[in-house]
Formats: sequence, C-alpha cells, structure tokens
Amino acid sequence: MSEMSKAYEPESVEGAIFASWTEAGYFGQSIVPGETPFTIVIPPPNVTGSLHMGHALNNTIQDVVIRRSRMTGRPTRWVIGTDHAGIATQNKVEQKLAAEGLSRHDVGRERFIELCWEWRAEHGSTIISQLKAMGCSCDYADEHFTMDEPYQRAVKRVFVQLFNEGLIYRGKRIINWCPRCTTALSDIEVEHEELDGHLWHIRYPLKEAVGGRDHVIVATTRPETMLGDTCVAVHPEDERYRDLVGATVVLPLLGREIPIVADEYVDPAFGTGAVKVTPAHDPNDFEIGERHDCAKINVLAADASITAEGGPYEGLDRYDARKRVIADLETAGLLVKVDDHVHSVGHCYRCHTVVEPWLSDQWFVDMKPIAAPAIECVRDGRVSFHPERWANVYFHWMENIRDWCVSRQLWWGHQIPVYYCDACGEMTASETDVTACPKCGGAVRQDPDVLDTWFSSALWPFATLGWPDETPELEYFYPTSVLSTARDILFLWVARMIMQGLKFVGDIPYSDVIIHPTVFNAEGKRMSKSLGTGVDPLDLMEHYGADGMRFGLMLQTTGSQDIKFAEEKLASSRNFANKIWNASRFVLMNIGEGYVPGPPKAETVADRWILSRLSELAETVDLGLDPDIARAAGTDAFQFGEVARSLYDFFWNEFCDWYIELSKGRLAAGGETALTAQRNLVFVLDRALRLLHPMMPFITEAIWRNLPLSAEDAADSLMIAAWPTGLAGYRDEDAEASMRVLQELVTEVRAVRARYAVPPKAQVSVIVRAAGADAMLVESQRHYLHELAGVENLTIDAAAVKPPHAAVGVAGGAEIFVPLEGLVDIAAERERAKKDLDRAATDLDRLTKKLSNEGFLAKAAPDVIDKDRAKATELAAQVAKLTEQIADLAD
RNA sequence: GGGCGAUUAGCUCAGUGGGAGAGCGCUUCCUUCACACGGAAGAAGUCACAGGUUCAAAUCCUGUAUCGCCCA
Repeated sequence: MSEMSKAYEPESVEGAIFASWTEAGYFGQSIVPGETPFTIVIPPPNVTGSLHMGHALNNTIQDVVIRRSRMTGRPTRWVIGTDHAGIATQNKVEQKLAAEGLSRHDVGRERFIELCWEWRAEHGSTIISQLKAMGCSCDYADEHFTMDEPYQRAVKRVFVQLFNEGLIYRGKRIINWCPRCTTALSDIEVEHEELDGHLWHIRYPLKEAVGGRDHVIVATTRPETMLGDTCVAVHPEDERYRDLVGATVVLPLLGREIPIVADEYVDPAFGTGAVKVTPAHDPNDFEIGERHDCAKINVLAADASITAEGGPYEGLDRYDARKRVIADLETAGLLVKVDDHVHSVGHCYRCHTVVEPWLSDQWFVDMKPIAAPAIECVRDGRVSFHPERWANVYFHWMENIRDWCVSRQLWWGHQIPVYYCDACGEMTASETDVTACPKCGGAVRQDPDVLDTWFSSALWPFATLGWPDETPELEYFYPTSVLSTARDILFLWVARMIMQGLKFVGDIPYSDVIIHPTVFNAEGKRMSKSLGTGVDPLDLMEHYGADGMRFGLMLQTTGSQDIKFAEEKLASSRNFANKIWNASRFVLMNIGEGYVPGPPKAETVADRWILSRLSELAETVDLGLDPDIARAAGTDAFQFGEVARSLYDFFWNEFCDWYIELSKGRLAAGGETALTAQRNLVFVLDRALRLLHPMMPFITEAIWRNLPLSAEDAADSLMIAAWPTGLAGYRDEDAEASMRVLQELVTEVRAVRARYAVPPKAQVSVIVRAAGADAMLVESQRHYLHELAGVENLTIDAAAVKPPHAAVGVAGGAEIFVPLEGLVDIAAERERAKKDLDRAATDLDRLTKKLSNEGFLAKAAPDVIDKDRAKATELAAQVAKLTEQIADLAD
C-alpha cells in the first residue's frame, strides 16, 4: 500500500468510505430468526433543526454502541427519522409568509399545512445528511417522520383509546399560554427564570369601614392583573384581618365590588398577608376562586393585550397596561410602596416569551394511572438509567406527576380526532373521519386544535416499527435496546415513551437509557446559535475530521453531567488519527510481496506483553460499551471516556512507542524472525482497528481494507467484520512485569543520554550491576536495549565496579553505570543521585512504618501486605545502592 | 425551600479505600529510516475547607464555602 500519504487526510477518505458502506447496503439490517437483535431508535431530531454539538455527541454515542453491536454479529437496527416539531415548523413557515406580508390566516389552514409539507420537503433532510457526514450507521432506507400517514394512524389509535378509557378529558383550566406562539404549553415546556422585579403594595378601599379601617393593602408582583381581581384573600387565622373577612372592597380603577375571603392558601408572612385574587390568571388564585365561588374574569386576550373586561385599558399590551395601571394608582394615591423583589417567571421553551397562566378549554391526559407501571419497571430493573442517579430524578417527577395538557392551538400537527355535533352536543372521538353525528345524524365539526408534538413522539419506539399493526418488525425489534439522550429530554420524552410503551404495546420501549452530558462552550455557557456561543460540528469535522471530532467528544464523555467543550481534545484526537495512520503505514510498508498471512506467535517477551495488553484493552472496551457485559461484571455500563482513553493509551503509548520500536530489529533480520514479527504486527493492528472502529469508523475502515488477513479474519468491510473475542488467554503477568523492568532500564539510559546531550546516533556503553533473576532478565533484553536506547556494549556483572567517569541510575533490582569519559559532571550526578535517594528513603520510611504497624498487619488484605513488603525490599536495596553511588561520586 | 452535580497540575479533565495521572500548554534536546499532527528527557499539585470513620482517605461519612443544573 505504497500510495498511503504521509499524513492522514480525512477529507479524501470519508466520502468514499461512506459511499461504499451505502452501496454495500450495510446500514439496513433485516430480521434474522433465532438471533437476538440490537435496536436503537434515534431521538428524532426536530425537522427544522441542524446539527449542533448535542446532536454530535448523542449520535456519536449511538453510533459507537450500534457499530460495536453490529460487529458482534447481532442483527442491528438504528431507526432514523425526524419529528414534525409543531411550534418550530409553524414558526418557520409563518416567517416565510411574513416576508411576503402574509399571515397563516390569509392563506387558510389547508394551504398552510401544504406549505409546511413543502417546507419539510425542502429543508427537512438537512440534519439527516449531517448525520451521514458524521459517519452514523443509521438505517437510512427506513426513514420515519412523525406526520407520516401510518404514524398518524398510531396517534389516532392512542388518542381514541385513552379517550374511551376516560384517560383523556377536556376541561377549562389554567394552562401556560405563550402569547407569541398563541398556543397552550405543558408544564414542562415552560422554563422558569429568576428575574428582578418589584412587589407593589396597593391600597384597596373598603366599601364600608370596618372597626375604623377603610382599606386593606395588598401586595402583588403583577399589578396589571388587578383588572381581573374578583376577591381579596387573607389567612383565616390572621388576627390582623379577622374582622375584615366578609367585608367588601371596591376595586380601584374599575370600581368592581369584590369580597374579602379567608383561605388557608394565603401565607400571612408574605407581603401584607392580604392577596388580590385573579382566578383567570393564576393557578393558585384559580383554586381560591373555586373554593369561594368567585367569578373568573379573563382580562387578557390571546396576544396578551387587555380585553374589554379591562375597561379603559382595553387593547393595551400587558406591559403597557402595567405602566398605566401603576401610574393611575399613583395618581389616585393608592400606591403605598414598591419593594424590589426577585421572582420566578416562566418562559416559552421555544421562543422564550414570558408565558401567561391563562384560563382556557384544553385537552388533558390523566397521567397517574399510566405512570404507575412506568415507575415500577424502573424500580424492578427492567429499565436502567446510566448514570444510575437519573433514576431518582425520574422517580421524583413520575411520583408527583400532574395531568398533561396535550392540546395546542396550532395548525401543523396531529389534529385532535374529536368531532362535535352542534345539534345535540355529542362529542365523538374516532380514528376514522366522522361526517355525521353518530347520535343524531347532524353535522359535525372536528376540534381545531392539534396535539402536542411530544404526544406523538412518545410513540416513536413502536410507531416506527409499524404499530398499531402487528408487524414482524415490531415483534422482532421491540423492545429496543438502548436510548441515548440529553437530560432535558428526560421528562418531555423518555418518561412518556416508557408510559406509552407499557400502555399500548404492553412492554418497555428499551432496557437501557443513557443520559449523556450537556455540551457547554469553553466558558461553561450554554451553546446558543442566537447568542453566538455555539460551535458548529461541521466546522469541527472540517478541521479535525469526522473521526477526530467523534473521538474528541468520546474522550470528554465521562459520568459528569456537563462537558465544558475542550477543542484541544479534538486536536489531539486528530493527531491520534494521524498516529494510527502512520503506524499502519509502517506495518504495511514492512510487509513484503510474498507475505503469507498466519496466526500470531507469542515468541518474545515483547510479543507476550503486547498480546496481554491487547487482551486487557478488549476487556475494557467490552465492559465500557456493552450493558450486558457490564451488568454481569457488576460495573457501570457506558464508560465512553474510559474506553476512548484506553484505546488511545494502548495504541500510542504501548503499540507505537514500544512494540513497533521493538519490532524494527526483527523486521530487519528477515526470514522466519521477520515473518513472525510481521504476523504479530498485523494481528495486533487488526484487532486494535476493530476495537477502534466504533469510535473512529472512517480511518479504521480505510486502513483495514489494506491489511493482508487470513481467510478467517477477512471480511468485505471492517464495519461488518467480527468483533474481537477470545483474547483472554493472552493475559500474561510475567511478561508485563518483565516489560516494566525493560521500560525502566531504557528510560534510565535515555535519561542519562539526555542529561549529557549524547548525540542521537552515538552508541553508549552500559554496565549493569545485577545478580540472579535480575541479571537474567537484563540479559534476555540485551538486544532491546540496543534498539531502544542505543546501548552498544552491555556488561552485566554482579560484581561490577563503577567506572570513575560514569553517570548512574537504578532500575528495578539493577544498577546502571554509563561511562562517559570527559562528559560527566560528578557534582551534578551526585546531586541528582541524592534527590533519588531522598525520594527512595522517604518512601521506604513510610513503608517501614506501615509494615511495623500491628493494626495494618492484622487487618489489611494479605496481598496488600505482600506487595508492600516486596516494595520495601526493593526500596531498601535502592537506598543502599544510591548511598554507595553517592559515596563513589565523592571522588 | 427540596434534590442532584462539580471543586485534583497553568487550562480541560480522569482516578471511588492501599504507590497523585492524562491531554493541551511550558522547559531542554532531536528533522534518525512510520509519523514534527512526530521522537526523547524534564519541571509542575496543601486532591476547596473543617471535622469524623478506618490499620490506611483524593476516594467513605458529616458539616461549611463557592459554582452549576433541576424541581417547587
């Protein structure tokens, strides 16, 4: 493969590799009877969206898991598609219309929906193509959309069944209203933010004085809502107001007469202890109003301007109305004081407009009966969260669940399948279109509202597999295996998918939920396109390659709930890709024409060592990526950061830095020696590329196709090649211990060379003072010292004497002398040796104390004591040697 | 108000009972034959703070501080 460039160039590789996967049809996986499938449904990205860092991370995670699974031979399916995103899509199309000076009302509902479909056809595949650029191995041929015709059937089926079971109802309630989107929102679509505001104290005059008092003072954060006040409430036990209960107040500005009521809800310690009650504009006031039978006067229109109920303030925007109300109260001498006050204000999660609690007719799902089994399946372990702590967040929300407002005053979405008969008042829910009232035969009209987008996306894990039909896909792939998502989606989606899956399919939607960290920018701020604090994954892929971006993200994916995005990790990942490329280039360049593939042979210590290290790596990767293996081992699954680091360390610090270097001499030797070295290099590289593939699919595929493999190892593509197994037998503690000593020896000699600036090509003589097993070990590694440290004459002698002009060092049980006539600075050597001695003596001291501690000897694990004893023995020897060396260096 | 997370080298972070680690940055040396997106050697930490448990604590417990997130 002489055509391999000197540096890895992702842009010249990625497109062709992806095209080859597509052409070979590796993405779509069909049913294989008898095999256990592995399935992931993508959390459907918003159809209006484009790839952001959260997507990049989440989809890398899914691809890593699914690629590994595919290589283990399980039939895999990664279901892909997008979400119709009611509010967001409607906003996009309305913006387009606004540019032409039109509103959706100008074009009408039917045409508007057509325009939404057109918009989707034009822009809806953006994010899918970006997933392809990332290398994601989704089943692209089976793309879904939450407004597809079959999907619409699923939504209707769910709605009608819930309706018929009495679990969906219509009611006039206080809901969260976004006056910009002009729709209701559910509680969890409202984002609360602490804002600096004021607490206005307002004098409400009594109609008739009571006990000499002619007014009551109320405190409010929202003075404009006084236009809708229908009572004033005080706590029943509040002595200050007891005699005022039952009295009548004349509402300032409007003159409406309203009662003073006593209600337990009022907190006597807040404000003045007397609160104005606006039942149509506050959920708590609504409750008070219900208890005391007060009127509910709606003073806000859908756009948050004042209605005719607001008298002279009609037509004013809510904030202008506030200013006018305050000014008028002040003029009237009714504004007592204004305090600064921090309070929590709800904002629309889509457009960040301040939402209004608003009284209106909406559809609700009764959640408690559906929630119970969904709590149970997490309690009993059928569904696991990763990290585990998210289960507690889930429980807390599910156990305090409130009814879900599912109607939205939008046009784009699933129109509520309920039909009203004006003649007899009958209300019919139906999966099929209703044209006449089933009761009286009169004309019907369908409810104009649509369902919350999340209502439909909650069905995603089974609606994408064909439900409500009993398809073979549903039978085979459901329940799915893993769901990966961000923590802010836990309630919006995960909880609801579990509830709906259990309710409608009778089984959990997936067994493992990954809650991945949130990606923040380098300053720890939320990434936002509008604030310009975001980073575009496409730019990152251009700079670092898709693999570099993926691997850099995986390095940062730890158990922490936040990632402060570190671009330098992507840079080091790009460098890592280049390292992989060049190490592979080296291996391929050193395989001759006549190379015959064959199995590896653990011939040398280095061979045994690298195979042992490879074996441990494979185990780490399996534990980190396979939830079943992790469960069996009792460890936490999905350790992406640890897996990435292990791969990096193995490939760079072990395979490249040591094993490849140690193989150079053998390759040069030719014959059988070279052949064994070649086969071992190919074997380790092959297995390493397989293990790396899920995280770095492009570069590993590009290299792997050029490896000369035996028939049993070969495959058409790395993507479908076998996942490494059966490496456990290569574990070899002795080889690892020997290599540690060699590495110490080499590092010592190199350090001497660096200290005295010995030219790279110059050979040095080394005298090692060692006896017994230590001497044999060094002897066996004689040639390695030559190759790795430039050692020409190696003398191993138990009775060696330090030459006069020599640098000194200690490695394991051996002493090293490097004679450097004319170069050695005796005083500097002595200082350095003293420093080493200090360190060794301190460690030895600590260990000696520990080993003479009876508590330690009595209670510590035997292997810990043995280890410490061995260490103490070695340290004692080192101290003796260093002491002697220092004495020698005196002359 | 309740819950969760974080606090370890200049920066970003691993490490969850038994020798303080990585990447980036920094210092010195090296274009040697896979790679300068590289190699070799090195400097650098009161593991936030205070108690406690333990033979042994960065790691477990309690509390405090600071920062962040979620819920009410």
